[in-house]
Amino acid sequence: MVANLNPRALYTIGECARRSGFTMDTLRYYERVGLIDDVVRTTTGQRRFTDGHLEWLGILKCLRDTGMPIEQMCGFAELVRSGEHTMTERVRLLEAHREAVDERIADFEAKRRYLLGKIDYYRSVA
Amino acid sequence: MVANLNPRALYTIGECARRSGFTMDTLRYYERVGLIDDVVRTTTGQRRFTDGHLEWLGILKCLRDTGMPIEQMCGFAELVRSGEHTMTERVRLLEAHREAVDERIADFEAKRRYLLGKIDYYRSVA
DNA sequence: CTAGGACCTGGAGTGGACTCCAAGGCAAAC
DNA sequence: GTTTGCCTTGGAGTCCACTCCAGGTCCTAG
Repeated sequence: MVANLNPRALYTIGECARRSGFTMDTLRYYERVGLIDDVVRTTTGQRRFTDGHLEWLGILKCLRDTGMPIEQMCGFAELVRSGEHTMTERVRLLEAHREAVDERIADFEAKRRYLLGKIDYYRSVA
Repeated sequence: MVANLNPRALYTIGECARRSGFTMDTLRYYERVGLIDDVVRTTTGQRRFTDGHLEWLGILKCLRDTGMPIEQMCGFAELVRSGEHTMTERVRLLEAHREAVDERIADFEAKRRYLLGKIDYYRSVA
């Protein structure tokens, strides 16, 4: 999932953006709203991200791209912050989301069929 | 797709909303931006929708729910307005959209698998 | 040493798609 | 005939998720 994994490496925000697929602005925004934690800073204030962050960003990307709203992602982030004892709760949340994704896929497939029908119809009268 | 089809029937905007799944506000908005045409009015100015509109709204719903932006839907509506000679162009547009939908579905399925992996992982450490 | 690029902050602005509102007209039920 | 509810308009407001900006600092290649 993450290319060139190099433990202990530190990435600038630009590099992290390039590797995660988020923009720098989005990364700063996510940090601000509490979706990204423990970003260390250089003595001059620049952010440094780790491979752990990249892994976490992979999860966020998955959740975001499958339609989870920021607020819910914040809830998940909060669970992760809270420690090991939230594991079952995390599973519950992800399971619920997976179900939502399944429904979404089913809906898309139904709409895809409808679309094919329309296309056939247009072809038949063209 | 449309229940209780009753040719020549006329529906108030409220009834049309109920049957189409759009809100009244959205219907008015769609009319305003040119997504819905030929809405007749009573002498007192109230809109009356037909089964033809409901059918068209079914298409719009499909396109919207599969992620087509309003502007593109307007383009499609324009083709439909322009008459029979735009059939191949309509097919082209819908085909392109179907491909986008296919990609979207594939992406969702990949993310779904990723999610399942995460859930398994969380379960394993819980 | 200096030019150019990467990074910082707080806050304002954007885009898309609605969604709501006030102030009023009209319709159907009782 | 009046109350209750549905409908009208133009325009303003909302929400989400960024995205951009100004004005400044910092880093690095030559």
